[in-house]
Amino acid sequence: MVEDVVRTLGFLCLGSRLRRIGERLQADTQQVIDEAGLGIQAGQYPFLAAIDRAGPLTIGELAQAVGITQPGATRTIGQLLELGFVDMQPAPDDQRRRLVSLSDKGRELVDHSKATIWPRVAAAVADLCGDLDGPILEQLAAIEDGLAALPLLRRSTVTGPHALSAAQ
Amino acid sequence: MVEDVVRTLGFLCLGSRLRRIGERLQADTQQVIDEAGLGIQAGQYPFLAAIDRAGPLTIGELAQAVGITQPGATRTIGQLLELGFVDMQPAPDDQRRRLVSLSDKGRELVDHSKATIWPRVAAAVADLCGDLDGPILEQLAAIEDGLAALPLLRRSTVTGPHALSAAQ
DNA sequence: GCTAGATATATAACATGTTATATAACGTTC
DNA sequence: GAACGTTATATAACATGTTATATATCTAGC
Repeated sequence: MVEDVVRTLGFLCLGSRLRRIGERLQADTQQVIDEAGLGIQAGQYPFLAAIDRAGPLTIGELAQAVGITQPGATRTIGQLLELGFVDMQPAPDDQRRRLVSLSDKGRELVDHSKATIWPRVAAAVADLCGDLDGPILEQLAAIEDGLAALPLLRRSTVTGPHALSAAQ
Repeated sequence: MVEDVVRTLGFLCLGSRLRRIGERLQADTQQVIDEAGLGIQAGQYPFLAAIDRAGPLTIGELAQAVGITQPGATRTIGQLLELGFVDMQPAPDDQRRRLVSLSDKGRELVDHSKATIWPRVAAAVADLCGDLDGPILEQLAAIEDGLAALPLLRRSTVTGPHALSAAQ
């Protein structure tokens, strides 16, 4: 059996580890969605949820709401357009901006998801996290806030001389 | 200010959220590595660490050690070969398998990193996680083990009839 | 000994994040 | 009013994960 070094190395590999767990959770969530035959990607749901909650949003606002860069949001909204779940029109007061809203089909999908899949996924993940020794969601919020407040580069608690000179 | 729906939706978007935090942590780690001028990607370090700890490993073993699929490991090892940090030769007893080992240059990088960058990154991340209300590393281990033991699809604590029929 | 199934890796194609850059539109200043 | 800086989005290119498939090698069974 091969040692899981990402797990073993703990804080050193926390970034890789969080991504890994995130991908597995997204893959598992995708299975639940596929079983329901909804024809949507797990990563697309947060966009629909954002519009559902806030009404029509611009590409930039959607990028912020979901926490990715603007080109990433542009691509995913393009996919949702092709799938017919959203509509897009230029903002009346500023033609640079485009407003993305739910189409009838998207509205239907969101209403259905809120009634069925979303509670199912949320409950399954809550079950997975049920025995954890701490409030994982708050802890993740603290990590995100902590990174925003003070990036790693500015955190250094290593005592002694810093070997910042370049290797070889 | 736009609402962060991934944060707001909690367990429903945990997968996206973990990926997001993981990417940010990797990006921050990359900044620390770049400042040290080491010419390596944060995602490549676990491969070197695995070989450092266990000696020469096959592609398949490296994929397992780092927790990604075999084609992903093949690609990253290819990059480390080009950078000159690893060597590769066919296993003497089975020509299907290739054994990846640290080159002299790779050995030098790992020894240097263990003395400088790795403690620095680990300390910075430990600092970031210092005020958390629970042992995050153990919690992540519990999540990974929980997912492996029982995928989301088989977790369902929602009471009442399951709306598994396909939407529209 | 030969064949078929299994195993290990490489490659292709795809998905989804990123950074860099181009283009269009807006607003402020002169 | 024109020009320049800023803002918003689209597109290109890249990075890195995935699944699917191809190729090479090994082993067990007949």
